[in-house]
Amino acid sequence: MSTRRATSADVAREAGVSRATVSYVLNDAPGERIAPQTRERVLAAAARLGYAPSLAGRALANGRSDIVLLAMPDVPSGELTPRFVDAVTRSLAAQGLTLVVHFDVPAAPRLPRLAAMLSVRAVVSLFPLSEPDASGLRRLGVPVLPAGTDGDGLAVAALSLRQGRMQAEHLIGRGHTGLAYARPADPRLAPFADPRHEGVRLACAEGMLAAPVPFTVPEDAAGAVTAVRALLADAPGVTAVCAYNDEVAFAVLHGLRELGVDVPGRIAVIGVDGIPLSAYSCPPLSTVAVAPGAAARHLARAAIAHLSGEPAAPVPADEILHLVPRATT
Amino acid sequence: MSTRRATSADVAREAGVSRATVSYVLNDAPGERIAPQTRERVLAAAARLGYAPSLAGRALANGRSDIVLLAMPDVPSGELTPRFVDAVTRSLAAQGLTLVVHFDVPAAPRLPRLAAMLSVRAVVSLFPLSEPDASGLRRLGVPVLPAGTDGDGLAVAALSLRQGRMQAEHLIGRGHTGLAYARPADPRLAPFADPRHEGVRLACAEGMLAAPVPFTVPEDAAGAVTAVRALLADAPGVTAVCAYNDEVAFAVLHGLRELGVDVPGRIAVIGVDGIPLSAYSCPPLSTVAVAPGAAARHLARAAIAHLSGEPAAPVPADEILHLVPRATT
DNA sequence: CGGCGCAGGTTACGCGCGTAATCATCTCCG
DNA sequence: CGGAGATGATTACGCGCGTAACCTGCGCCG
Repeated sequence: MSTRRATSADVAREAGVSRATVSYVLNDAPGERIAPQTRERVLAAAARLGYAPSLAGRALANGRSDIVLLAMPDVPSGELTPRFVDAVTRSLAAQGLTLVVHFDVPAAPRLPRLAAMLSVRAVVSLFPLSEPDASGLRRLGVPVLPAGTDGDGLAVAALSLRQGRMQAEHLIGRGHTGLAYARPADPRLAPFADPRHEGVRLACAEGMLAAPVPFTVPEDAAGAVTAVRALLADAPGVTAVCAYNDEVAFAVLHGLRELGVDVPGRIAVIGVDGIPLSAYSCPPLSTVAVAPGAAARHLARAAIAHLSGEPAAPVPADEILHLVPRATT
Repeated sequence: MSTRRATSADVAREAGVSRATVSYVLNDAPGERIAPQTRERVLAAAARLGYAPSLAGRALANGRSDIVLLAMPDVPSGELTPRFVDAVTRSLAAQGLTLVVHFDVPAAPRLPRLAAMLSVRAVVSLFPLSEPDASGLRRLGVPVLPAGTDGDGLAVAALSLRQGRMQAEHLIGRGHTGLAYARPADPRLAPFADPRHEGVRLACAEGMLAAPVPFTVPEDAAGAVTAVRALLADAPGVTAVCAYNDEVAFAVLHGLRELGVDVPGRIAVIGVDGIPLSAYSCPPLSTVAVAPGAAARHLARAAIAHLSGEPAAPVPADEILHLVPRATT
């Protein structure tokens, strides 16, 4: 039963036509010169044999595959990532593109090498690529799709700025005047944390407030308590904390609870992401929720537009980001 | 600057040898018949040109690629999934295999079709494939690697059973005699929930206890409260809850908190997964932690063993699962 | 001195596919 | 009635690579 996979030649034989005809029919050749009746015969034969074209052959013939590579940084990815990837896969699949995810881990082949191997159609990245990777891809002529630019930067940077801004504006609107910014401990997250932090800073500046007091939250419970204690001691004017994301917010809440600090009476807390669990912290966490589906759809649209040479659409931040006020503010 | 990517012919020309020689050198041909000096010339030329072999060409020539496809079910995946995928990617990359993740969403190409297109080396799946998918792959002669079998079943099933058992045994050891099982609301999770549930049931049976009382936890906060209230009313003998995973446990904790129920005094709770946030619930959650790195390494090892025809190693459950007792039990 | 084995290559072919160039009919009109 | 399209399918080629089969000197032994 080791039936070798069907090739277009098999289909041709089955349908009693030449291989070229099969190819024309299955690819919906632009100059449609195939008789409807023959067409049917070919399609029927293909279906009967369960024919699926070999990507390898196809890629070889026309120089590139239909694979789009999503470059993931070597960074602890949160709860949102799989939902996002899933949604991007869906959107691209609807356009006949296959998304392949590449985790940039030390042992894996470098990005340009993998791109060359797969004859990739494009590379999508949510963050600026390293210089060697970027120039490597440029030399290969592989388009690198920024995740939807919005004038002068990456979407992630712009969205992140906006996230921080939304956090701060919500707190300021509630009357808070002394803010702190809770940063994640992993240094690899800095590229993501910096723009959010910056967004908070900007909102403070516009509100004529002092800059947010930064502090780092370790990943372990004991460390979180220590960090929060230090913050309270060093910056008595702080009445609200913007956390890098919901997980950091949970850690901060844990620290406050251990120290017997009233939330939100003494200290308010707000996160970013809107993970499902954010509804279940105690008290339930206020947060800036990200709609991964909307973000993914936008990314896919941007990718396709870019491939067909159209200009990039601005990031629809209003569709992607939503303030979810709950009990911690 | 649109330098077409280098091919092996380019390398051959650059090194002043034939294309075949290049191929032999770069593939470390078994019957080593190349002069060391020529070898060096070829390697140098390849390096100078930044040559990366085309996967398409290679796949076409020897009938299969080095791609391993990881089939992900169309199921809401948790926090653990990306860490797991990341680890599998690492392990396989170390063996020269490239992991490609396929999210089984409705719009995406069906599994056998994608496998055919990529001339996939093998398919890895953590769950039983649908019958059409399975038979489709069989017809293609693509090996499907179960995630490490352990005698008579899938690793996931075995691990899940073990997880449920560990939860129940921990609670029974603490003196509990009336257990409940908190199931997730999404019906697609049933294949994962059932074996865990069964593990709890087995442990109860062995301890001469009544079967665990099942109840379903909706995803929204209000629904969670209602479900918990109903449980308390309907099954007064219950003093402990085994939750499908940490997220469900959070929801249960939320419900108990809203109802003013003492945890663990009146009701104990235990989760599964050991997500980072589990340390930050209130009270901090006892759970059966999964080590995604260990699981991934085992999976990769099993995959490689399977590809070279060796027998499957048993799942090292002790390395993968650890009881983390905290404050909810 | 002729032939033989062997190191060190090269030439030739096919993998499955897309597609340009070509060919065989058949129709229709001058 | 002959030839110019129009129509519908075919033949031929190359994409980049792996590899079986085949050459070519050259040292060595009978």
